[in-house]
Amino acid sequence: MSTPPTPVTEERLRDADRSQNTILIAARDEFAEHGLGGARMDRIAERAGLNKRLIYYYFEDKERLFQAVLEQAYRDIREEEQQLNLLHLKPETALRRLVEFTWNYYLEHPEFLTLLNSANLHRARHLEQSERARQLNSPLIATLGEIIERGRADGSFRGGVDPLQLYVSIAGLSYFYLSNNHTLSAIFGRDLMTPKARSERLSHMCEVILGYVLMS
Amino acid sequence: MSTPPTPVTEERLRDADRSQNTILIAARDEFAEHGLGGARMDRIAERAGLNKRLIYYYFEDKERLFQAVLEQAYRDIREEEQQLNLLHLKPETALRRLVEFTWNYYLEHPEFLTLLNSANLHRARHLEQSERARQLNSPLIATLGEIIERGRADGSFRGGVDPLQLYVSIAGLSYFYLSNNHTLSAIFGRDLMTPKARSERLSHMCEVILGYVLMS
Amino acid sequence: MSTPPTPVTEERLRDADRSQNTILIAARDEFAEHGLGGARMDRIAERAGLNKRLIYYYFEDKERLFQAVLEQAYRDIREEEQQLNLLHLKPETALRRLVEFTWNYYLEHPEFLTLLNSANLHRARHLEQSERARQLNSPLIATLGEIIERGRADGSFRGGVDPLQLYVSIAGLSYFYLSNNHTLSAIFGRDLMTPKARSERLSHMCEVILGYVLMS
Amino acid sequence: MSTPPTPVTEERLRDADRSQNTILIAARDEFAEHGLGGARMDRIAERAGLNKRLIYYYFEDKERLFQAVLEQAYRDIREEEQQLNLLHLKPETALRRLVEFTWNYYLEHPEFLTLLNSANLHRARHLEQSERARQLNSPLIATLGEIIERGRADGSFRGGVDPLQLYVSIAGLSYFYLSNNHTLSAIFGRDLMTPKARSERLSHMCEVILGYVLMS
DNA sequence: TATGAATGAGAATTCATTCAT
DNA sequence: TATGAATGAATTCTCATTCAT
Repeated sequence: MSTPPTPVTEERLRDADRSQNTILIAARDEFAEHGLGGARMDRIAERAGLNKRLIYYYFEDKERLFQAVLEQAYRDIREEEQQLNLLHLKPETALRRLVEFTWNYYLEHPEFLTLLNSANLHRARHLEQSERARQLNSPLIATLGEIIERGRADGSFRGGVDPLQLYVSIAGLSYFYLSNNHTLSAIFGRDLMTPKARSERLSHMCEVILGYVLMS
Repeated sequence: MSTPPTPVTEERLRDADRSQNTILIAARDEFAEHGLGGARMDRIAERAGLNKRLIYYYFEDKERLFQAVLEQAYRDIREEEQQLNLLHLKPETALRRLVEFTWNYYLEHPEFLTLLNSANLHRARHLEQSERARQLNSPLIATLGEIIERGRADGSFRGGVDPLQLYVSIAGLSYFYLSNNHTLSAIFGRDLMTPKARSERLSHMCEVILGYVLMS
Repeated sequence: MSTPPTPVTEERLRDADRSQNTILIAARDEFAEHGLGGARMDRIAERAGLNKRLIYYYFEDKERLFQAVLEQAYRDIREEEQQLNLLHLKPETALRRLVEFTWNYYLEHPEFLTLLNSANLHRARHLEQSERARQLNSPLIATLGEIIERGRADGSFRGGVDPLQLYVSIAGLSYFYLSNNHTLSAIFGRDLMTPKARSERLSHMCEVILGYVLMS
Repeated sequence: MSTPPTPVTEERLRDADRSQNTILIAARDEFAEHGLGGARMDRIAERAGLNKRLIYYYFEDKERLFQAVLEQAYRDIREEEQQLNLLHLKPETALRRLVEFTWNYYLEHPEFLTLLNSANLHRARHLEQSERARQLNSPLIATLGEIIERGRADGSFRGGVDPLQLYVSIAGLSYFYLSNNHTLSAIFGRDLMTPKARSERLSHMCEVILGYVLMS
């Protein structure tokens, strides 16, 4: 049964979806590598192996393409955050795992950092125009609030810790090191991306965050 | 008294220097606002109130102009760092002042952040090509080492604190908040730049840093 | 009879080919008139009645456009050389006809001379980069060899005549007169391009060449 | 005695002359290398080791500079031609020597060839504007006439030889080979400038010219 | 859905030339 | 005589975008 009645159309839709996705990935890489201003529609088409005209067909123009890429990047990280399951862990362990997750995600998704930089260079107008912006909010803030609360309750954490501030700090400690890796390396004359350097950074960040929240 | 013989030359030299400086400032603003890829030589000339050709006369091309701007930005921050005089302060106070200084400098020089982002987008090739790159190294690392050492000695600080890691963390806590201010604000639906928000951030950062280094 | 399914594509291909050809001709004229350095891409587009961008679309840049023009110029003269059919003629007649052909071709294709001059000014790098350079070799050298051989055999020609040297000499006699026509005219104060002067030159050249090869 | 009364001025004049000459040589090399359209005033100044403004001071503009260079080039070759002293030689020897001289001069002064090509590309307007154009006429035409006449008289040369045609032919045989050396070499896949190739060419040219004029 | 051809507005860079001293 | 600073008008080349099919 069920030979679908409009196979051609379905085929096409699948193709369409696939094409859109291919473009999105190609665009993400191009934007990440060159920034919004430096990205080239030609190169995106080439990377995607598709005709340039098709990009306009699906995404209207460069700006909206960037917006789509940005939203997708947020959707991707949120999806991984969902997997974290911090709530059943001991507060200290949960925090430590969050620091590790953030670090590893940035490390494995360097494009995320440059995309955010581009978005901020343009004052995040690509997000403001997105009605879905608020949906991109991290559920981690709430989770973090609960972790802090539990730590507070069991006497291990200090009081007065703002989840948003803590979230921003955790992100910032990884972000700056990785995003500014090139200038830092050039100026310090020292490769910050060796396995040893990376592991030292991770330890340091955990100590900073836990040193801050832990009592005594 | 005849017309003095040298002023002619001096005038000229001053003019050349002044022109170069004017261009440098105009370029810094343009690059900061639009990134390297988005910056326009035309606009830089216009901002500087000078002929576009003159930019090429002094700086060869866009790339080298960016390099010059970047080096100047580092020289500027290093100069302000020199004024800090942290060594005569109590270790804890010195650290707190460094956090404040970093925060304020980034706040007052938002162009510094975007310039660094641009430089990193291009993998800092503008610094690597600069023979002076190493000279742009912050003297704060050494200072920080001494502060940590003194804190350790007087029993107020914990041991095993790496000055470079600490420096990067202090910078990162401010940097991320300010550089990503737009995306963060859009996503949290909340203005992070109100006086209140800013003061809260500064307090939080001091607590994080001191919470980490202070004993007990 | 429905609209045939392929013409669309054919139309398109024809258009592309036609555009490329139109550009090539316009470029040839512009390069011939102003040299490589003096040619203007704008004027080429104007001459072709096509968008300037299209030139870059098809030919990459000015250098490669010049290379394409040069190759086409060689292809054109070679094609006419094919029509010559010298082999069935008496050796003396064949040589005379070759001198006439060379003279007339240069006369009717003055652009060929200036294109070659431009190519040589740039040390023929446009040919060296062309893999097809060797294919542009004149088949006349071989033909000339056979003519000389036949003349030798029937006792009318002297021995020891190198086909390549002879070819170069035949070309040189016409080339110099026509290519340097303007300076020669200015210096001798005499118009070298009147019908009478032209016919005298042609006679002279035939006499020189035949005086050289003919026995007795 | 006789310390000149205005030494400063004389000094200056000598300097002025020297500067003008330096510029002329630098310009000649630049024009020869890049053609009129491709030559750069900047590079000429650099080659001359003098300020660009000075070129304008002495030569008004690029066009007039080219004109000056061209006239100088003619003056140079005419001067060498003067040294030839062909009139006391046997007609055949005189002719042979003229072919050799032409060949060697072009060989040693490749810039002369490209300068002429540039001049002709621009339809010799730089000569027409020169009132001295006629003075650049080669005295060799007259000399050649006398040689031919003497050859005719002693029965060694054929009759009806036009000195101008012969002069042009002698020049053309060398000129084409040397000026088009690069394209010829590329197309024949063979280096035409080896000592052997050069000596063969010279022999060939002598044979052509003498084969033409000599009786029987 | 997909594509090759075509374009106008602009962008970096170049160039001959002039200014001011 | 000599020069460094400055400029306006090109000039090559680029780019996002649209046409036509």
